[in-house]
Amino acid sequence: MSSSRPSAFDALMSKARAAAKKKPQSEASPAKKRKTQELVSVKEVENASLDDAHQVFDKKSKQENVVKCGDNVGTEVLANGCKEGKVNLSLDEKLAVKKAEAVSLDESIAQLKNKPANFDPKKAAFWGEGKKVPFSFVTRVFDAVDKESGRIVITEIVCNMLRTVIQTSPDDLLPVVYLLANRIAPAHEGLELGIGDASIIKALAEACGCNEAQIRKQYKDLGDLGLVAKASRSSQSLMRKPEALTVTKVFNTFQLIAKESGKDSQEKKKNHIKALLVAATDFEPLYMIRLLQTKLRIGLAEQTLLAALGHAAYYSEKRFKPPANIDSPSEEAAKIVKQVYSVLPVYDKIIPAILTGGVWDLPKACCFTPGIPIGPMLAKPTKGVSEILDKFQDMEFTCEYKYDGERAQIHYLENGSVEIYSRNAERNTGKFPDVVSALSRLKKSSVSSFVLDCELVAYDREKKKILPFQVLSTRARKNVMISDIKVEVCIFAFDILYLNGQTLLQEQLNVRKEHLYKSFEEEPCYFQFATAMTSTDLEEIQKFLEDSVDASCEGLIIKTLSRDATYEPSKRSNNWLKLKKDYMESIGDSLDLVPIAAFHGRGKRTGVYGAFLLACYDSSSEAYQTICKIGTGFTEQVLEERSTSLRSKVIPKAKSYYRYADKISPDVWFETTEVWEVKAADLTISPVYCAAIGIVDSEKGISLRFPRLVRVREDKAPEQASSSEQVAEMYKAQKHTQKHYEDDDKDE
DNA sequence: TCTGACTGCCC
DNA sequence: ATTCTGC
DNA sequence: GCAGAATGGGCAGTCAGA
Repeated sequence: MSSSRPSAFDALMSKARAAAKKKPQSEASPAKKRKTQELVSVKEVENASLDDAHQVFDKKSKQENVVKCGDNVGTEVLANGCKEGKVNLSLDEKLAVKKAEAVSLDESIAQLKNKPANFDPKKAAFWGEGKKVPFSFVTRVFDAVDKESGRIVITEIVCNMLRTVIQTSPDDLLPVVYLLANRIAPAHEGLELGIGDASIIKALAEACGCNEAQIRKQYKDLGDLGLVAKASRSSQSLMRKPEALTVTKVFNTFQLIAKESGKDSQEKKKNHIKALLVAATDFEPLYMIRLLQTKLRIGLAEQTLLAALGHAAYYSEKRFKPPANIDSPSEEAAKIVKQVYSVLPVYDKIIPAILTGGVWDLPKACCFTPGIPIGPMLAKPTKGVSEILDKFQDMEFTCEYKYDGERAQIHYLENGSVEIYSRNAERNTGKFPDVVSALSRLKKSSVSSFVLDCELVAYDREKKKILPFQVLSTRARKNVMISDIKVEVCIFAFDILYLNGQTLLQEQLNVRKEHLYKSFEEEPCYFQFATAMTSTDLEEIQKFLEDSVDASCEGLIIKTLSRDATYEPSKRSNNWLKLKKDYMESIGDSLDLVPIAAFHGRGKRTGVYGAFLLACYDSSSEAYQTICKIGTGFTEQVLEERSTSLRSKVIPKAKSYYRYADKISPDVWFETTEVWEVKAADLTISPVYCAAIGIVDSEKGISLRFPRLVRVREDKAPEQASSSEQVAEMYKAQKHTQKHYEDDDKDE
């Protein structure tokens, strides 16, 4: 190999050498090889849990089994098992049942990998027609999806799976879709599992008869609680299993878990999980746990599911014909389902509509409904005004202030009822009774119904000043009474999606804005239209950006006005761009900080550190003060390099001159060796970090909002990191903070 | 009755 | 929220 | 460029246990 090879090649080689070196030390492999690595670990787990009898069957006899028994036998046995709570089979017989089942399941999953055009949903069902869909079917599909990396193939597998359900057990389609979507109810219904890692670890520990420390250790090693569940289960693998889990059983149990509340509710939730775990086999524990964590991480999420649902609906349709002059009916169907979901994100309505009326009429059956939230339109980040002019060349566009508050979609119905939804479609009506009561006063009398898109911003009405987001977030959230409200808000309206019974979604923004302006009365401190300006002049826009920051805003949102300017629900489309100062290179708050500790990575970061604890340096006390954690901005290569480098700097416990709160307990502590440049949007007073403690606040330190890595400062030593004084100055220099201080001075 | 751990949801 | 990555 | 999956600070609400 000559030295004239491209440097990328050298990088690859050194990476390969590093990986090869690590293996014997049983270090985890690079994050990049996640899929492969996971396969290995799953396989190992599986092998470990195989009982001897299981292995008696070789592959050949498995296949014979399929051919001889066919689906019917397997299903009948399974069905019997379901009906009779007690199964009076000998151990051998039970193993045989298990075998037949597994074999047909394997065959079923193999069928799903056919191209949709060559797929026969009847051949893939290994359970009886009209019977409950086994949970194992779903988890095996998850496994099949996990092994694929291409979205197209994943969509095909899920599509075929859904067709199988539609063909065989259409009543189960809804719960199947809910599991695939990893949801338990529409977002606006506010149903929560109330289960996190801690509860799951407890349940796992009890279910496998070990202590929580052991589970936590495995979690660190495997990087996934689901894999821990899969591994742990083996300790009970010889115990008699209750009847096989079904999709509805699992889904209903999830809902039960969500509905438990009050005294001993944690205990009850835990028991539900344990009961499911005891009945789980094969891939079921793995994915059951991941579902409970709401982290499927198999490369399948909402958008892919919706596409697959569209495809499946198209292929399952014998009764209805697609519209003429359509290139690809399946892609068209996917588009329809996505569009419909963005406007009515309620599977409980969409699934029955697909089953009864097919996809082509779906937009008629499921359209925007006042009172039900639609996906808010999102904006894409841009790095500067020139990028905006570039993207919007020859387009009419307008610039608006980006307010630092809470996105709100306000529905006002004909009957006067009001609902307020968050950016994520959560119902927030009970949090903003003040907003609700103000609406009828703010709308003009000609207005009988509307859906308003706006930002609710904390507001000091005495001083007529916008307050920071951190103040807004202290508002009470549930069943708030107007008389108890301590933080007032001002509504900054910027769009209207529905007015007097008419949808405005398909109108261009300039039309919608006209409707907005003529439908509401501005009332300072209560309801204002977002400050806007239309210009194509770079310097004018730059100035407007400065103005927005001076006005305590985050920056600008730039929107097309008259062309490509319809409201695109849920889309981070190119029609809306956001421009924040900290996006721009060499602008915005940037600090040089020292990694002093780290946390083990999870998922695709298994084997490297997932996040680091950063500190600034206080020279007067010669102490390193924690300021934030950081976990984004790393390329895989940089994360690998930093992890390797810092792994050799691990110390048994924190240095005496590290200042940190006990609440933070990293997995490892480091010597101070490196300096990293970190960018942030804001500096905030923190309840847990210690930076500049005693300067701005006597007890609290300072932290960073939206921290991310910019680069490693090879040229700096830890003592040259940003100082506490610098941090404090940066905090004080912030617009809203500054004003706060001026006001304080006046008061005193 | 208070507190701390945990969770979900804002950004 | 921000950022990175495979397709 | 999409879609997905890593990860951030910090708040209120809930519940278990002191």
